[in-house]
Amino acid sequence: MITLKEIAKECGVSTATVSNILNGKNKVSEETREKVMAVVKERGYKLNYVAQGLRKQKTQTIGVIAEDIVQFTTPEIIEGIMEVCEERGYRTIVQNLRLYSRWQDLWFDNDKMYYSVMDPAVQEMASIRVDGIVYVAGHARNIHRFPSEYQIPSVLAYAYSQEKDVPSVVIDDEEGARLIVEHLIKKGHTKIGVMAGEQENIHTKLRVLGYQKALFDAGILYNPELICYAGWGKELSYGAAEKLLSKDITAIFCMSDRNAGGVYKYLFEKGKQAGRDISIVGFDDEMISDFMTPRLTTMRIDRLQIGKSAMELLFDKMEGKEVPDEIKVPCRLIDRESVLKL
Amino acid sequence: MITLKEIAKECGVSTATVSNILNGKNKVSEETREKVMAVVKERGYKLNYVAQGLRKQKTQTIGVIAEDIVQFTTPEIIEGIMEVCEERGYRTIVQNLRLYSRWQDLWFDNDKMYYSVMDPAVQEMASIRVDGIVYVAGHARNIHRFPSEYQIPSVLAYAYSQEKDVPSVVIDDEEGARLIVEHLIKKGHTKIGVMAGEQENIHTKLRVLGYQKALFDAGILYNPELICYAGWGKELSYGAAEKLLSKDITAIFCMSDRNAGGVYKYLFEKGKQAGRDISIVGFDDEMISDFMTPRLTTMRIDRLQIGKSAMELLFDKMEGKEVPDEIKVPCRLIDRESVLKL
DNA sequence: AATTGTAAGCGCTTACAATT
DNA sequence: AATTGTAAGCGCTTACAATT
Repeated sequence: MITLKEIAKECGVSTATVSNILNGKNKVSEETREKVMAVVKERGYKLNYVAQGLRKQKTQTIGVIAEDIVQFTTPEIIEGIMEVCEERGYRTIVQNLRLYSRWQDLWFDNDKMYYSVMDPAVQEMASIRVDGIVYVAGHARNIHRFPSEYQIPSVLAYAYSQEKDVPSVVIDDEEGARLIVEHLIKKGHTKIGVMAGEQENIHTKLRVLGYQKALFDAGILYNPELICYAGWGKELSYGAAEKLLSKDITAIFCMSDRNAGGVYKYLFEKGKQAGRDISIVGFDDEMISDFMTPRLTTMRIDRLQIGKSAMELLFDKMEGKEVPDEIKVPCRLIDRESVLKL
Repeated sequence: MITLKEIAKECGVSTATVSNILNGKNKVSEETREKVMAVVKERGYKLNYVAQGLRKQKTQTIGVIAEDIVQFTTPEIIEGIMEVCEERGYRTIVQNLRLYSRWQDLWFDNDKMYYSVMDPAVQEMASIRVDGIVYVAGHARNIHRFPSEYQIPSVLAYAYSQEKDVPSVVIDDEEGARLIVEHLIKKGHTKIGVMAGEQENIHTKLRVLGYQKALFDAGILYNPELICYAGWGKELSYGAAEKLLSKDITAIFCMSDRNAGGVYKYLFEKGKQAGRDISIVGFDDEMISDFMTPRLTTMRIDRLQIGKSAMELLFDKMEGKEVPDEIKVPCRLIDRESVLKL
């Protein structure tokens, strides 16, 4: 591998001169510049930015720590981060904690497990002196001990921060839920069941709130009996569908598309259809929602935007600007065919 | 950020000694080791592996170049790569070319576009002296000019190599197609239409081959009229469904789950059902296949395994072992409810 | 004044010398 | 022989000096 020193030698100039040229300093004659650039090009030379970062004590690199890149929201969030980084000429280095692959959900309540992979990851980011860190959660949770001891500017993407000084970008769960329930109400529904996620989950709580608000605004009584907690997956909602459907409702607000998938499965087996016999809405706008029959009306989570906003927030923080503690990315209604007008 | 030098100073020993301890060299007294390790721990010191790599001229790092991490196969392939890297104590650095985000499909036939982002990526990998590169394609294609001039051991994941010396890991498209069509035949189907992908695509060609083989093995005449090329997405197959269905067939082999989704949509609108009025199978085992009603029978692409195999292949290559030019990861039939027994 | 070179140093490792 | 330290160098940048 060719080095700057060799380029310098081949051109008969000093390394300082080559370095100045490569870094666009203007104290070099046009003649020398051309000569050097010709050789650089010919030899396909590229600065070793690792060595450069070491020397400059400035890496122009953002560290991305992802809980698990296999989570459906994560790749697009990272893509958003990378897009903004690229615009600004920053490099990106990603650590994949592989939390779910390692331990499924077990690490949620097990700080020892969690920090056994989390701490080394942050330490490594610190040791290579990234300029900032964005932490990408698999789904929204409270992150209560984000290591700030290294004084690296950090932000959270898709997680709620408990740490002063670590701002976060989340989605507007409450407003999203309110909007989609309002949509149902506008279509004439007043008896609306909820297929909810895990009861203790933040998304769940916030979306219940949004649901309640929409009911209140429409003057509809809130009946706690109509809420059914069924985790986030398909199977539990499939199992819970019969009971929920047996209540006196005309629509179900599912807190995830996967939950809606469980309900669809139950309906299918009974020869029934969303959008005809009952109305169903989801949340997430995962690809599955567009492939269900009929296509599922749902709330879009703008994952790319979460990534972009998080990265912009981080840049602001790195530049010492005043930044908000939390940014809420709005959700958007994707109106398809699973809701019946009464 | 604390450095090795500072640790040395604080312990009253030389940097060489600290370095030896941290690298597990045995020429250090137990006493000194304990003293130093205590300080290391207390101060939360971590070796800067970037500096280490620079000095050692050995980075213990694998470069991953992904065409686009948003492609549905990519995150799991990367996860597989990272899993085996972690086992072996290697670090990983990922470049996301964002080819699809930038240009949709336009870059396929535009080498200039392609290499304008590809070349710098490889160069950067080379300049930081990664020990090996795995290139992760968004979907299988021929990669005809993988820059080998840098002499970094490289492998391709999910792409066919045209380059001697750059082996690749692909899926066994032909056998996968043969198996699923055989499955259809075993269920009594003899008149089987094909909703195929892009005509010039390698997957498509190989899967047509597998289809033909299965027919031949069963003594069924191959009728080219029964093949309908409809790209990979949902919309085109939706549009093509009517025509294909109008032919005298009892089953459709769709070359992607998304293609199957298009057919499902058409059937749904006509009040028909897969697995009852006609049999449908897909390919890919994307999450959508499990959410269709009825759930789609399909071929699973083992994406994690592609990543793992690619990485193991690369390690073998790095160790100078003889390696095969190509590894085919088998596909696995996921038998669900979209096929009717005749 | 404009252009170029010298030499030190970023955080490490390692051959070799020095010390016990 | 076992343990420790010295000093050079990986590929760069940059303050400053030297040259034109």
